[in-house]
Amino acid sequence: MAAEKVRVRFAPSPTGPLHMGGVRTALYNYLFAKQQGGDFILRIEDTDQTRFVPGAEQYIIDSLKWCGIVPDEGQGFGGNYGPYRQSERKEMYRQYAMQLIENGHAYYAFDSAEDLDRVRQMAKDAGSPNWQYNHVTRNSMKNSLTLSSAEVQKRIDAGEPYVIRIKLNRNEEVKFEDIVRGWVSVNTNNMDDKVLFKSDGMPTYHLANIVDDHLMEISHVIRGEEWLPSAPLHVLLYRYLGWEDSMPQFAHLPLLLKPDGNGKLSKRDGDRLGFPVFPLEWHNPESGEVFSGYRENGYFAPAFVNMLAFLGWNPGTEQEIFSLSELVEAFSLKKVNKAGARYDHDKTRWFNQQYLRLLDDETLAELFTSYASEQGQEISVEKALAIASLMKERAYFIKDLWEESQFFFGGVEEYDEKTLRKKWNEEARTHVAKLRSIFSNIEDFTSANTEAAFKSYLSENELGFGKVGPGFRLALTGKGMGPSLFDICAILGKEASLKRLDQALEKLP
RNA sequence: GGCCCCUUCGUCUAUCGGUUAGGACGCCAGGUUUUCAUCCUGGAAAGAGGAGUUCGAUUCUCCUAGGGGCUGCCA
Repeated sequence: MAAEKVRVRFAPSPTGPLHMGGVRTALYNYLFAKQQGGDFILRIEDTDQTRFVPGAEQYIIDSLKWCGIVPDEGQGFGGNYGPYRQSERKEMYRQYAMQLIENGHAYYAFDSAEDLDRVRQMAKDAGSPNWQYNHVTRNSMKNSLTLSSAEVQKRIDAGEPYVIRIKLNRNEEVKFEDIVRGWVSVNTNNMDDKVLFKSDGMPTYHLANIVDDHLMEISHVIRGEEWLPSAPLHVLLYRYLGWEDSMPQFAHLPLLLKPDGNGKLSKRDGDRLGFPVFPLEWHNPESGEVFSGYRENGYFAPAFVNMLAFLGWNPGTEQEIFSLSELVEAFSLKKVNKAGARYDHDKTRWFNQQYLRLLDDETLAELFTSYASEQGQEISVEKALAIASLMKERAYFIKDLWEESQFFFGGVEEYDEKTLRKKWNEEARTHVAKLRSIFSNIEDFTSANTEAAFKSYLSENELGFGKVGPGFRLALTGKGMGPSLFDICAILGKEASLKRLDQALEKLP
């Protein structure tokens, strides 16, 4: 067991888009696998055929790829342990359920869904909210423990639907050691005889995940905390199937909590609070509803991944910016926190800003150019580079570069009302007019030259920058704030700059 | 309700019994800047409560409270 190869799996069910909590689970699996020189496997858990959502599986694959968390093996990625879709493994599960029946650890149950509803309701009416199919109640239900074997056989032969349930011993302490939580212990008296095999011929998650993890030689099960309560059941299944010696190690991850109020982050929270909860935009094929995605909102995948990595884990140093390969190196399941982590959108934005700054000007200019192009604006490489480097420090997203630099394109259409009211007057008009004529004489219209001319105008007239700057900016860009006026002049060029000053002198009061 | 898990600044977190309890986001103030942003400096801000163990508990144990998860022929 010590020398066995690390093999971990991410096993989502394709019932909708993968949300960021799922992505983080995948990420931790990936980081652990890569660090240990192991394999990361994608398995699709589609044993509930009633909840199948078209497109969800592809969405999961696309999301992982976008994040750079690419499986070594699994659905869509090949491998020697396939198929990797549980629905395609359907025939493999029955024999294990039968094995459990034969060795006395499972039994047939013929109670219909309606029967169970009725019993649960009766229990509830009697003041007990939690009826369980367990070691005491099973004695009054229709199953192979209460029915004669002839009767059981008769029902099966007649094609009567049945499920197979695990048979738990009473008052047995089930313990296992979780990598993040330490020893966890549950008594079987508090567990129920879970269905392992459904009447539609499909296994439930519980059976399928044990069989597949065993057959796929999974070494570590890293999953969300919502699975903690059923982990003891899984331990028992390994035991009853005779696989306890090669049972994977468990690591149950803390949940991602919503930023406000209580509870875990859910798909509705994002659009309610103004941030995406999904990596990629998702169009619900049935309702037509659209859920926003990080990618479409302009987040860099590495920033998104970096942020997720820190929700529930940290390296113990003060470094916060980590590339995926640095995360692989630094990651440790032992340093994963136990308590749920509340999502903080401001921090996510900050991560994105950090990644934007890490980009060199050329790359930034390229991204800016293609963004502008999508908006219908073609920009020369030279101009894109100038604008990108000028605006870089004030941007969180590529789209900020575009939105904050609108005044570079297509002239000034309107003037900021507040600045106009406060800063534009007869005096400002005079200064702009004079500067216009001074600027018209500058041969080489560089930032340094316009600045020198502007400053000497100020000193000659004993003026402060504040007297002239705001009005000049308003005339040049229509705005009350922004980057260096002279850099703007240089990017606009002499002709366009003068034209704007003329326009302002003409249009403004 | 039952069971399981959890509990350090508003948020993410560091601390492997002895620290002025550190960092980051956010917030506030000051400085730089024509302005805004950036940047720099500073500030406010935390061990849920109660017992116990110990020379000494944020750290170990227990109780209480609070939070979360699970409680389906869903995963």
